[in-house]
Amino acid sequence: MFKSAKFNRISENIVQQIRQAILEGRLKPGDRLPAEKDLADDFGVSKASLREAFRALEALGLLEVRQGVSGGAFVREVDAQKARDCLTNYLFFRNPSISELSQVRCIIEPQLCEITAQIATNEEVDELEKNLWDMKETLDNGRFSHELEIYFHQKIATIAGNAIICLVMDSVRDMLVGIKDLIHTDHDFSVAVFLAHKRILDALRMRDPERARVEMYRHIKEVEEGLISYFALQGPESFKSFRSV
Amino acid sequence: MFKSAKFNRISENIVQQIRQAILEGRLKPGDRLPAEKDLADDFGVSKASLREAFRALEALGLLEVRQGVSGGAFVREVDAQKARDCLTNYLFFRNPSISELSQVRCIIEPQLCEITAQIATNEEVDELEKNLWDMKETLDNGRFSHELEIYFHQKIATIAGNAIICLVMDSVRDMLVGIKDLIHTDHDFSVAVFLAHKRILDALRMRDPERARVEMYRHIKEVEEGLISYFALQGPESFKSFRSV
DNA sequence: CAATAGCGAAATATCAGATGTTTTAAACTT
DNA sequence: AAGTTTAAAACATCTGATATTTCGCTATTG
Repeated sequence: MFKSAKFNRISENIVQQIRQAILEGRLKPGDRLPAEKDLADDFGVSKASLREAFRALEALGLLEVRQGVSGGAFVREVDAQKARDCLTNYLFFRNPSISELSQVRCIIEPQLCEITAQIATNEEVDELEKNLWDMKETLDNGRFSHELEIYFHQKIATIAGNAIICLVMDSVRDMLVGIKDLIHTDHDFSVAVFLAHKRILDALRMRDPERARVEMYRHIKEVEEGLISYFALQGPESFKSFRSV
Repeated sequence: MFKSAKFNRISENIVQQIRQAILEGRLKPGDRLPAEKDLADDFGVSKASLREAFRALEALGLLEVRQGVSGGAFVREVDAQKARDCLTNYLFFRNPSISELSQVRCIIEPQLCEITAQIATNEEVDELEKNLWDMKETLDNGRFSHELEIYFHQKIATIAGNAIICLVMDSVRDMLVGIKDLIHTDHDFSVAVFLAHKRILDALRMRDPERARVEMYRHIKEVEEGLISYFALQGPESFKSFRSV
């Protein structure tokens, strides 16, 4: 019956109006808003209040304000990075367990891998193969690169071609990396990862969706068990510092 | 080699510092920051700049500023709604097709349904059954309720128990609802949805994960095809107004 | 006595206007 | 022609005054 009376704050009111204009298509990405002074007059508010609204809209990724003679406030598309940051912020407070993160992977990545096996081009498979070789090289040097491991999974998700899923998986990986950075995984673990990737790649090259799905699932479960046992070894106190990553 | 020199803006600098303090655990949800005046002095900036930073942190869901004698700036946990809004903003600009949204569902919901079949309690299944009866009743009255349809899927996701997945599915559903609101689905379509839900529920009650998964997949595919054919009938011009939802 | 109206202090909200900084392009110099 | 200076547009920041909100305390009143 009544409309929300929450937004007594002027800047919030302005944020809502501009956001609404964008969502209704009256403002489009690239559009430039009137100059600070003029817009403040239009809204009937001071520059300070308008600028507070601008900062909020910038934080949301809807606006970009540039200084200089050709500057001003420009409408922006919210980019994936912004959405990902926001998701990561949220996940930080939820402080998800290894199991919860791993469950997300188990639900999504095997299906993704199945799709990838169906649609990947030869060039894309070659790229994955190169990644595998790179990993083997660092392994032979007694090292292990998280970046290479991440790239493998990221690439498979990218090939599957669903941007929404990619975004979610990126955020989940952000969290897992935060955990992995605290753990010393040993050489055996690294070799297991390499071999699992190898089996997944084999299935992809054979264009065997079912096997690709199963191998990916096994890989994720194996990593989960590995991480959990490492954590058990190193004791729960390492969990505390997890938050500080 | 160099650190990002992007943040010449004072408010952005403050945002980063406070955000960092939260992420490192030096500031916790519920903590109250010093009064505006004092904090501005600490940072060596004016109140105006500090307030701009506050507005950005509020937009991110990390801070809540209240007026009044017991007011001030309080650290907050980023809540699911905030993350969801952000995701929805992002999806708005990506303007995903029915196929892309449906693909997300196909990847996630069948797995979810499989898990639910394994762990649902009798009470939870009863709740789903009640939802089904409610839907039947509205159907018999010649109507159809999107809310009831959504509830069914939401409940299954909730039972599966992964908050991250729930959040993503909520956002995807937001988008799909925006599309459905523009479409007049006929009675046959509604009946098909009802029957599909019935089959899914049967599988859940039988605790048959495999069948639950398959039935959910079929249901999503059926709805996707329905929506696409409706869109084809009503012409692409309805797509334009989609953005204004 | 209990409900309530009023008051005052603390804290944020808003405003107005002065001053600083950045950016661009045109004018100017070599 | 190439580089340099300069002027103006637009945002960035600061300052200090004033308004509004909130809450505890007190006084009033039925």
